[in-house]
Amino acid sequence: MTTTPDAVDQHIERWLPVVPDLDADVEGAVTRMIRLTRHLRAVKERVLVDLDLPAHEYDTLHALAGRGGRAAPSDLAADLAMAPASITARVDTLLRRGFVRRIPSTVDRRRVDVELTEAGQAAWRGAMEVQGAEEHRLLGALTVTERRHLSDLLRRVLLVAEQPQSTSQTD
Amino acid sequence: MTTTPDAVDQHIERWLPVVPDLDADVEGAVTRMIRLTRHLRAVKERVLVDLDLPAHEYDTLHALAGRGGRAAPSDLAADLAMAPASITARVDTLLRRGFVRRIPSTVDRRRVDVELTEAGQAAWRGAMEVQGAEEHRLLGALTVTERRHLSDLLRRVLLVAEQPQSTSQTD
DNA sequence: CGAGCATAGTTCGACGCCGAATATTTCGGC
DNA sequence: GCCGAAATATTCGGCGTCGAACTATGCTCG
Repeated sequence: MTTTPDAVDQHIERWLPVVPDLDADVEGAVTRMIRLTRHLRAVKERVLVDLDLPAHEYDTLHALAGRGGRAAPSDLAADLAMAPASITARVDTLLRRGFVRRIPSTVDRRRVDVELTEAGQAAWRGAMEVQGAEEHRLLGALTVTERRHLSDLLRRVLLVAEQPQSTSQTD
Repeated sequence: MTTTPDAVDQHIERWLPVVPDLDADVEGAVTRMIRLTRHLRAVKERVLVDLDLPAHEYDTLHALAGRGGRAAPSDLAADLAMAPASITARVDTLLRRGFVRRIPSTVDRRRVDVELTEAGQAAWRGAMEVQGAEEHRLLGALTVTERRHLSDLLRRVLLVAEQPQSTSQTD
């Protein structure tokens, strides 16, 4: 075995005696995905500290930018896979920092659109640039063709997850 | 080939005009890992509802079982990637349900080991059996060799993440 | 010894999130 | 037109988590 073992290999080795019927590849792939997402999350938060921008605030700005800088709270809740009630607090804090503004809709007075301000867009773009650096550093372990291969394998797995087999609207 | 697009393909297509310099494979792999872990988490919670066992309680029992049914709170905190302060509350709730017991160490009176009870082990094993079903369902989209390939690719990526941060250029 | 530091677990205050309930507005059938 | 149902955002109460401070115990070394 020319490949050096990682922490997950030890993890599986430690669990095998407890759970004999354990597929090393399934458990390994799943556990590694979990750890990688956790690592990326942690690094992102650590980077954003320097910009004085909590991760959840950045995520909100990011979702807002993805909607063209203007969206309804319920849309943001859907994009962020969060309860609509949680959006109110997030928008409130962004409002205090001058990153967004609330714009009551004139056509449907139930709606109150959230709009990105200049300062908000600047803060988002600044954090955006350093955001993908860690992702590229990690994926730099693979060649271009390997990255494509990895992405393709994951797509096929995700397609199974997206099938309405098990009725999940938040995936 | 004729791979059907998934939600992440749409996601990338939607973001490309906003962020021109976007590597589809890097972003695709990362986003798919994030969505898959979120999906697995959601399914697990939905399954555990029937067993009247919140996910965080199951996680605690799981970590405890992985240590042979007995561990120190600080060990659990490390395994669960949580603050040691949070373990106290978790153990408290498990204590009320009779799933664990606290055993003050006699050799080092600062330590208070947490031990799995019979009921706790039963609850864990019961949830354990249905736990990996969804993982196997998703990974069933790939062949055995493809799963091994996926796991190997992820191992190489995770090895970079585990390395102590050394300023390396990312091609 | 014993003074100072390290370690283990807990307590406390604050924060973010969620589900349920609420207020306001819009839509649809009669 | 009018009243009930649906939709949208918000408020409220509770829960889980964290960082910091605290208590108790062990350890180091002069």
